[in-house]
Amino acid sequence: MSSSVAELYRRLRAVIRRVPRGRVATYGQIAELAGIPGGARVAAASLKTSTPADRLPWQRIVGKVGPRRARIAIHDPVGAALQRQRLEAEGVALDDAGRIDLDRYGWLPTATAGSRRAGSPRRRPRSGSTHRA
DNA sequence: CAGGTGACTCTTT
DNA sequence: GAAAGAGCCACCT
Repeated sequence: MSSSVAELYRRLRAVIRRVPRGRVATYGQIAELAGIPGGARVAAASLKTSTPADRLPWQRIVGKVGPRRARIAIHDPVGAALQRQRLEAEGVALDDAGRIDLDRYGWLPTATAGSRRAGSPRRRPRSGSTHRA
């Protein structure tokens, strides 16, 4: 199997398109699902070089900052603001620091036929502790 | 072929 | 919890 670059990018786009509305995925997650373990930066590069014509839900791909948190990773402040706006428009909440709770909005890739759906946002499994809105 | 870059991520201070 | 370092992969000069 020749893992040509075009092939890798094609896989990345395919994975990105699978992220459902109202959910987010991390670069590393996308890269791994596309067959590029540790290739988070590659996933980011594919998004940066992509164009609106690719019709990718780019706003749903975010940077992981903690084990259960993520945040917008776009450097350009204008683009970052647009991403935040588009995420909030589809129901993803961001706090003042721009952080996203992966326990609630993180995408759980369904390997096979869709068994679970994204009907209602998951409630945080963690009992009330730190909230720091 | 060598070196620099980046919409990343993890570990250590 | 913020900041700094190092590791990572593919791309571009």
